[in-house]
Amino acid sequence: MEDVLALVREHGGRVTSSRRLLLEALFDSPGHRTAEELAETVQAQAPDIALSTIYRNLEELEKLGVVVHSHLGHGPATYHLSEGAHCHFVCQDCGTAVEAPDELFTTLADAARDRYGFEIDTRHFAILGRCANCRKGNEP
Amino acid sequence: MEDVLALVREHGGRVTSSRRLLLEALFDSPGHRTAEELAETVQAQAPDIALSTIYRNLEELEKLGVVVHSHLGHGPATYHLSEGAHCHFVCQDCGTAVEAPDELFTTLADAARDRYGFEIDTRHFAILGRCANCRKGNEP
DNA sequence: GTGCTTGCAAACGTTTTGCAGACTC
DNA sequence: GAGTCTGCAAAACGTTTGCAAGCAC
Repeated sequence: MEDVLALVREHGGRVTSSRRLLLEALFDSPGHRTAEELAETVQAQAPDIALSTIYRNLEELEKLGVVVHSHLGHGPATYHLSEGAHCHFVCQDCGTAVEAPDELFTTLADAARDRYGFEIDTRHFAILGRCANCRKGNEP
Repeated sequence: MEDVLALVREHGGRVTSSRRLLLEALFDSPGHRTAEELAETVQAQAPDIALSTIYRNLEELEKLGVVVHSHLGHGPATYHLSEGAHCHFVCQDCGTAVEAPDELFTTLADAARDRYGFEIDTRHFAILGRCANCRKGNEP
């Protein structure tokens, strides 16, 4: 957290209260949070911080490699610290996201690299499908 | 093409010129086309057809199973006939889409099903990454 | 004539941007 | 004081919707 602020300063950025509060929000609940959710958390302490500031700061933190965003299907992107990045299976029916360990993708990653020279990045976009529950015909 | 129009009629739909032209556009160039591109093609012959009509007709054709749409990263969704559905590798840097044969995903699909009961659908959302060219450091 | 379909315009949700003022260093 | 950062409002983007008129059947 302080390391990140130091990194910001190193890159010519200023340490402002909105940046500090945003980082707190990210460190405090390391799940998948949309920009709007993060804004709410931040605004609980400083109601004047605008959503556009959140977006601008998230963008900057992403440039510094501290934060990544993923697209879990339709709807808003979710942001989280880059340390805990992982791939997701997201159910098209109920929206539930399951975290998928990287080793599941080694065969696919190898095949894509060998046959197409393509290095897959399964973290940025989720893999969609249907979860066990919804496949049984349950209500989403 | 006439089969599809018959199918539309079977489901209580009417055969209109916008539907006919949209289907022509889809059959003529079977690539990945955004709603806007399809609208342009249609509007070349009938300039009054609105974009919203294209969206409504694509939705209806999707309900009938004739058309599917995929999300190839950021930007607009792309539509194509469902016959030729396949998964895509899309380069995050240059946007190039490579069609990936389904067999590449059998290992992953089996693992997801066995371990999570999750049935993956690799066609609706592309898998992102970096293509051979961009990995070499070439200009996107 | 019934009722599906259309064009238009306006709304939607998410994200980006332009600007003048406020802040960090 | 230089240069970054901010709030606000407005725009951008792809897509959806409400409505009255128009068309297929």
